[in-house]
Order: sequence, then C-alpha cells, then structure tokens
Amino acid sequence: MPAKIVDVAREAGVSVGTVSKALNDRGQLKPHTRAHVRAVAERLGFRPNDLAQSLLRGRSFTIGLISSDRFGRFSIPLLEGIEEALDPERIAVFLCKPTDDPEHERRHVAALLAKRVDGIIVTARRTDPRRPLDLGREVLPVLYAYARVEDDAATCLLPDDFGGGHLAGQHLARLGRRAIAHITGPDRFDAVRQRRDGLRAAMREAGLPWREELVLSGPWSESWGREAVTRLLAERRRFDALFCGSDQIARGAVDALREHGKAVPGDVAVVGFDNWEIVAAETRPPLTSIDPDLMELGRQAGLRLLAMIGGESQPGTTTLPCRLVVRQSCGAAETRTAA
Amino acid sequence: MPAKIVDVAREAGVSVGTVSKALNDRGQLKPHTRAHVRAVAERLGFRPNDLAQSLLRGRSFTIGLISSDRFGRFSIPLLEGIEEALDPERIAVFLCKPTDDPEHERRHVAALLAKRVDGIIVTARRTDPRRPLDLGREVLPVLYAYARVEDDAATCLLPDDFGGGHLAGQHLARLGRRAIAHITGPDRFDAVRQRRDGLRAAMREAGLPWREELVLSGPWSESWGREAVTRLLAERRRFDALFCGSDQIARGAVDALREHGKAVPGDVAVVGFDNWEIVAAETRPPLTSIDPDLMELGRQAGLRLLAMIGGESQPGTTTLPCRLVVRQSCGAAETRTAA
DNA sequence: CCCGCAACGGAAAACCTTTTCCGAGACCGA
DNA sequence: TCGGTCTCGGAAAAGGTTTTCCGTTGCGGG
Repeated sequence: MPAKIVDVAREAGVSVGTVSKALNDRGQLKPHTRAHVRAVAERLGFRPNDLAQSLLRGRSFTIGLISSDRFGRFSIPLLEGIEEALDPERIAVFLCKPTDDPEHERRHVAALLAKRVDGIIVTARRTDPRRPLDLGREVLPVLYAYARVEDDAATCLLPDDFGGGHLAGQHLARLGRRAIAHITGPDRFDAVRQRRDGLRAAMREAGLPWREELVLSGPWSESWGREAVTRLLAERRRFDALFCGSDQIARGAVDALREHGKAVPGDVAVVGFDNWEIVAAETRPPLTSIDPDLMELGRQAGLRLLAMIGGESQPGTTTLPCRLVVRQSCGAAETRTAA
Repeated sequence: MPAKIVDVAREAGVSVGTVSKALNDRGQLKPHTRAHVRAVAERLGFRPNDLAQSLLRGRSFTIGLISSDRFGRFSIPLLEGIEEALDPERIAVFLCKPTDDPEHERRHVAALLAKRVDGIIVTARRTDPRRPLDLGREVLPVLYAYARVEDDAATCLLPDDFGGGHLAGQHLARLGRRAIAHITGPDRFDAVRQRRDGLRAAMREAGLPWREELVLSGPWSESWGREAVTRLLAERRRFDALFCGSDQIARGAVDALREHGKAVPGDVAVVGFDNWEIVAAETRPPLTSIDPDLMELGRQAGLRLLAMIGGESQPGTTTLPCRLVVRQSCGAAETRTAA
C-alpha cells in the first residue's frame, strides 16, 4: 500500500535507478532532475522499504537486546543509552524478555538470528555471572552490558563497583567519619565483593581501620537493611557511617536507625548504591548514593557494539566509572561528580 | 555468511524450491527426499532469512512498542504480556523510548514505518490523555495500551480503574470498615476520578456515607501520602480505613500512621493501588493492593493488535478487570481474586 | 560538418525465499 | 504395448531497493 520506488519513477517520468540516485545523492544527475524526483517522492510520501534495503546490503540495521531484568529497572536506562548511541546509525532495537527457562532464551535468540540482527546486547537482572549466549555455529557480535559472563573472550561492560565502593568510602572519610559499617548483598555476587574491597581501599588510604564485624551480608532487600542495623545496634557496635550495597538496603537501614533514635546524618551518615531515584529521593533524609550511570553504560555499549559490527573485536571486561550523587544522608551539601 | 537455501539445495542435490517445500511441509515430496533435505538443512544450520520472507509476504512479522514510561515500570510487564501473545505468531517487538520531544517521537515512528512493522502499540507514562500517534498518510493498526488518547476512533486498552476502586471499597466495607479515607493523585488524571467514583459506588452499595473531606488529591509520591495522613490526623478526621491511589502514596501513608501511633490494620486498614511488588511487599505491614494486571493487559493488547493486523478493526476503549491482592494491611487473611 | 568526450539516465543484476506452474518419469490398466 | 494418471521435483517469477555498467544525447572544438 505505501508508495514504492516504481511509483515515484512512473510519476516522475524517470527510471527507478534514477529515483534511487536522486534520493541518495549518488550518480550524476542534473540538479533539475534531482529536485523534481525529490519533489515527487515527497508528494507521494515515499519511504524506502528497509526490508529490501537490508536484504541487499546484507545488514538489517537492527540489534537485539536480551534482558532478563524483571521490572526493567536496569534495562530501561540501558536501552535509553543504547538508543542514543544507535540513533545516528538509524539502528532499531528488538527487546526480548526471556523467562528463566533457557529454552525460551534459545527461541528468542533463534528469532533474532532469523531476523539477521547485526548484533546482540545481553543484560542481566543482577550482575551475577551467567553462561555465555548460545549462538550455535553462527558468528555475531555479542556484548554483555551490566552482566558478567563465564567466558574471558566475551566483551563485557560493567560499572566499576570497586570504584563505586571507593568513592563511597572516600566521601565518608572526608566528612570525618571514622567507623564505616557496610550492609550489603549476598557474598556470591562479584559486585558485592568489589564494592566492599573498594570501601576497604578507601578506608586504608584514609588511615581508618577495617573491622570485619561491621560488614554484614544478606539479601538485597529493605528488610535486610532494617534487620542488619538492628543487629549492629543490639551488639553495641560503634559506627558513625554506613555504606549500603543498594538503595533498598539503605532505605531499610535509615528507617531502622531513625526508629532506634539514631539521627541521620547526625549520628550516622549513610551512602546507598544504585541511585534509584524512586527509592533514594523518598528516603528520609534523601539518600546520598553511588550512581552506576546505566544510561552512559548503555551508550558505551551501543558505541562498542557498533565498533564490533564494524569489524573491530574488543574482547575483555571494561568498567565504567560510577558517580557520587550527594543528597542529604551524609550532611554534605556540595554536589560532586567523580570521574 | 550463514547458510542460504541454495547451499542446502546444492548440498542435498535438489533445487531450492524443493528445499523450501521440504522444510515448510508444502507440495508433494517423497518422504525420503523430505527427510534428506531436512537432515542437510539441520547439518548446515540453515535458518531462513526473515528479511527475504518478509519482503515476499509483504509483512515483517514485527511490531513497534512506543513507550514513554521513564523507568519501564509499566512498559516491561506490558511487554511481557505482549510477547506472550505474539510469540506463537513469531512476531518480534521493536521497543522505542522517545523522549518528550515530539520530533523524537516522529523520528521513531518514521523508523518503524520504514521497517514496515505490522502494527504499533503505544503506552504512556501515566494514563493521562495524549495526542494520537501521527502516521502521516500511512495506514497501520495502532493500539493504545495503558494510555488514553484524544480520539474516539482509536483503540484503547485500559485497566478498569472504576472497578479497581470499587473492589477496594468493597473489600474494606466487607471487613467492617465504615469510614474510608481516600488519598490519591492529581485530579486531572482520569484514573484518579475513576478510582474515586468506584470507591464511592462501593460505599453507597454498602450503605456507607461519602464524605468529601476524606478525599485528598496530591502528587503521586510517598511524601504526599505522609503529608495527607498527617493532615487528616491534625484535623481530627475520623477514619478506620484508607484507600490510596498508588502503592507509593500508601506506603507513605502507612509509615505516617505508624509514626503517629496508629496501628495498621488495627486502627486503620489500608489498600494501595498498582500492586507494585517492590513497594507493596516492603511496606510494614505488606500492602493489600489493587493489581491492574499489566501483563494480562499486554497479552490482550497483543491479541487485539493481532486481530487488527488480520483486518478486524475494533475501535473504542476497552477496560480490563483489576485484581485484589490481599496482604496484611487490612487484616484479612483470605486471598481473593475478583473477576 | 564531423568526431570525441562529457554528462546524464536507463537496464539489469543482486540480495533470499516462497509458490505456482509445468514437465518428466513411473506405474497401472486395458 | 500404449495411453492416461499420479507423483515428484524443477524452473521461474515475485517482492523492493541499490548499484554497476552501458547507451544515448548534446555540445565543443577542429
């Protein structure tokens, strides 16, 4: 039903080849012809059929984004960045949400391969290691963004969790805090270990002692944050700062501190992780948090995938810096952005 | 690089037409031939090129999902339902996240049209009315899911906000609550008015008086929930139940009630809206909430778009029932699912 | 006035698959 | 043994665009 190139050609009284050249600024055409053809195409609302173009070029100008993130919490900001990077190349994104069933993921991959996507970005619910994507014998650029994978040859893009932890520790130390407790997620997550190590490094640099009994691992939930604070207080651990592995944990912790009569940031300064606006901003007081800058991660992922599609292979894991977003849970007023 | 049908044909010693027939169960082929071709195709990892198929069929087996929902809070569950409906048809989804800039949206639409999508689903940040999608002179099935549109001829799919409000009121009334306050979002939202009217209808049916001073409109935020409760208590309004326009509002309200020494559900029973797991489950006590069942909405949207692609036009707005999800903020133990 | 070259635009192949139409061979019955 | 019918598989067109290659026209110079 939409106008085809032959319609334009007929209407303009030229051949289809000429129309193509006129519209794509190719070949040698009289300026008059070019203008005329363009006018006709405009009038008919001609829009080249990408399917035909793709078939010819051997590229679909399309990529797949496979995301098992349940609520889009991570994948939507990522997508936003990816689109920003891909938009100039006029590349569109297929979003696939497989369930945990590997068979379902295989079906999605098969569909993407059949659609001849130019590349695939894989993102996970959390950054725990996942098995590499199974492409069968096909060869296609694959990039893991905000996802770890059990394959050293894979291309991974991750937030710098160590740097994020370091940033948090540095911020708290500079504000004069001396005893920083750390309530975080399950130890099996690489991100958990990295963030903890970053915090430890910052504390060492500041000349602060590291005390293992101030580190508590548990589930990624608000209630864990509450429980952990309650436990710390019950055990009469002394701490004047708290770095939490997620904003949700931090929120639970802050609530518990308040309910136990501790002032935030007066008695305890708190830094969260994720900068999940909806949690961080609604906490009382609003949470200072480490922002993994997922949109920028998505943008870099898009650019890097583009390079891979262009033929540059770039195996290995790359990390991107986190930012410190200052709100009111540390008593610091200035807004600093770390590189 | 991937195997083409001619490769299979050459390898199997037959013509390409025969390969196609063997793989698609068409035509009259000796079982032996069919099996042989299939084996060769399997061995070569042949996968038909969807681009070529689409070009031939005049359908891309692809749809566009345009979502301006910032964090994927609504669009991801919707997408999940849509994929479920479209999976059997082997249709994939392009996800576009336009900014608020109309020009950006136009570019996205142009890209989708160029890719010859079979249809488009539009979803919004909130269900406030938006202008219809501008397709130029193109004609293509468009469905608005979880979005209202200023065009009676458009096809809209919405949760039954009135029914949801009714469900909440009914539940509270059945539990013996008599004075139900209502803290909700801005009045300009149709959803806000519908939910309020549903609540009012349920209260009338239960013989409960409607008191306008127990209805408070404000922003969609936790802090508004806290503020509204504080105001109600300061004004010494008497209420034994609370229906909130969102789970976030409800969470703020519950926190404020607790901090003012009111027991939930003892003194006040609370029902939220959205059933946003991450908020509802972490509230103390966990929130009973009205679930707009976005996944089912997505599924219906997919099925309906499929019908439209098939030629059945179905203009007008359709609403889908909400479900009541019982947790602990009302003191009711049973789990009921309303139709 | 004619030759040659430049400028312009057309024809056709290529991308990959499906499907229709048709031809060839085989088998059966007369 | 021959004609007819059935079974099987091949040839070719179609879908829309781009690009290469080539042909034609017109103009300038000799």
